[in-house]
Amino acid sequence: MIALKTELKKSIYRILKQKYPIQIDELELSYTPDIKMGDLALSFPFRLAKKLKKNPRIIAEETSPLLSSLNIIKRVDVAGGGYINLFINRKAYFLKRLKTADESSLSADESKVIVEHTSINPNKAAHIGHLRNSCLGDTLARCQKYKGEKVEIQNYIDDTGVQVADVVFGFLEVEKKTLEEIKKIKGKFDYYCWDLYTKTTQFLQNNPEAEERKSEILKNIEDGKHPESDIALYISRRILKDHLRTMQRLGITYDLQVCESDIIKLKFWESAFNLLKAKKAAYFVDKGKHKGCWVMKLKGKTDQEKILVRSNGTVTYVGKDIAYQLWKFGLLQKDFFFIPFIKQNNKTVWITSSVKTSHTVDFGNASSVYNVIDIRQSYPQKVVAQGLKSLKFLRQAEKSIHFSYEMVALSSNSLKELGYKVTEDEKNKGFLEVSGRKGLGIKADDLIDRLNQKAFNEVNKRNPEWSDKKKSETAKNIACGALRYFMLKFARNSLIIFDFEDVLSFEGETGPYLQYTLVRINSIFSKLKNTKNITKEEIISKISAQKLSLDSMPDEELDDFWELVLYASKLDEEVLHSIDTLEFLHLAKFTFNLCQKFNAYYHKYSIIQEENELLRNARILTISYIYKIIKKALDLMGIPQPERM
RNA sequence: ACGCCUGUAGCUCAGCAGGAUAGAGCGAUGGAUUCCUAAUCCAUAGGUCGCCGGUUCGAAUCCGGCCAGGCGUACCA
Repeated sequence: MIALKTELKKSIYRILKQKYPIQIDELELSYTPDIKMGDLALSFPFRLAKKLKKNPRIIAEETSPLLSSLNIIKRVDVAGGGYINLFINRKAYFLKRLKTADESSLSADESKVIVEHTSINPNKAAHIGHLRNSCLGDTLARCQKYKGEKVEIQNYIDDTGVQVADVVFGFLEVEKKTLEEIKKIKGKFDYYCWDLYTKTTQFLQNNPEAEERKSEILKNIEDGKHPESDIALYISRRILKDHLRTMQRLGITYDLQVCESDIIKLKFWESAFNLLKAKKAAYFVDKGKHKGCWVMKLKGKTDQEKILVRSNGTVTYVGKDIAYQLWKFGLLQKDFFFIPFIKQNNKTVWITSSVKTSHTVDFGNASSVYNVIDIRQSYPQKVVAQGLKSLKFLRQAEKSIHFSYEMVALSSNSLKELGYKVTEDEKNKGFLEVSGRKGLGIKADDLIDRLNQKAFNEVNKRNPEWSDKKKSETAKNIACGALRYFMLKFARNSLIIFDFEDVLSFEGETGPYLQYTLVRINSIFSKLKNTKNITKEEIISKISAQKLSLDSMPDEELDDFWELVLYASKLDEEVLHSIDTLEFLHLAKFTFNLCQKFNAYYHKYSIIQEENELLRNARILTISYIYKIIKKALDLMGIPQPERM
């Protein structure tokens, strides 16, 4: 629809500009509230009314006859106080859409887009909050690829941070384990560390004197040569693999893992620091509360100083992030080395290295960077962009996009189910934020397991004759679809109050509803194959678009058919809108609405039973078009598509 | 204190690049299965769009003020 709209706008502008004082961007082409009123609506008469001091309705009546010559427009109506409604030539448009359904009408704007998402501290298992991040990031990446962008997905590993140090401390000082003993731990290591992390946090609260030892560990880890850094490396790598495994259960994969330890070892910060010092963007403080620190001033704020280098000489997260951000844009004049880390879907996932390797791969050098990070980090993310701005990398600062989203909190029901004892204060709030430190949260793998189990039961109810393998594969697809749709259906500014009942629902506005719609279409095609012995592809090519006849359709069906097709043709527009606003609920809700419209159509119009061949063929072409669009939309959201369920 | 965000149906949320009659899911009530998978569909009930003012031909949408809630303003990330 995007292509048609731009084409129409140009033509309308060409017609109008000779007689009326109007700009092309004043020509808004929107949709009518009801398809009976027309397909596309023009509201420019309202704008012209002011300039010409004339009644908008009169302007509409005057201009509408001029538009009757428009290509693919069948009829032009004046409606309401001054709208001009356009009726598209249904057959011509549908034939065009059938032919081009596999192509996207969008085009790339960037040389490369980097999407950084997931970025979980490698010291514990992933939880539902992290899932929101990864689902949003992965969907953004998929949509950008569909748009035509070259996309690189990075996962940032803070393997030298405080959180890892906590767990190293826990192993060494609470559990008194050696590296060899840690390596012998069997089972899910991320789960083991989840519990250890909570235990350690408590220990440190009860033994504040131990903080000194923890700081020592942190320094040893940062230093990178001490044996304790080997422990940190082992822990963070092993947990990273657990995280990647969890995400792969949802079809989420990566191109590159970027390690903070390598940023330190390769002295990225020094390079960034030199740049900042040279441009006087960072300066040394010799008195006051920030004495001994290197700081950056925040523009627009009074006296706001953000510390980049602490008085003890260590670099803050923000400092390292500025260096990382510069590298993402290819502005650092330094590069990582890379080694293969694991394989995902037969594709190599790379990891950074500080040691020279023979691999020649090309990462970074993006023209646009999305950092998917929760909303609480808005401030440091602003500082990062400000850092680029201070260095006069204005375009890159503009293209440093913080894709922020609200948190996932736990409903009081969920808390009860987890057996968490709420305090009075927490009770009044009604919900509670997930906290890795407190060990409060729903682990991603536990949730996926639970979804799998529930989906398995449902599949088993409907298809008891299937093999267990088939049942469980289908169940996994349904579970994944349910979870991914759930994570996308909320606006990113909306705090998700997580409740098991909501996420475990497979009816109504859910992923399985969308999957089920596709399954029904599949079923029609397989029935057609059984009765007529022709495959989906054969059917479609046999009833080639040229043979399409809408003449046999009664008026009511023609309207229903058209409403469905017109709505489906908005996919590209919805994808673009989702990317522009970073709100993927637009895509989600569009797909859901399309499925609703299809399900209503499905109920009303039979295909296999229909004896009028022309009518049947028209319906087959209709559903095959809808099928393609729904499939594409689900792909963009990472929702799997089982053949049957 | 300052900054950002939120307030729409009983509940969970869309709509907020101003546009025609404010929508969906869940829940409630009633109905549809000899017929392509009922994980579905149809119908009914349910609204001072937090409050007050302004801009406009037109405001849930933009602006100002107020009320209520969340988050942020660390030598944490």
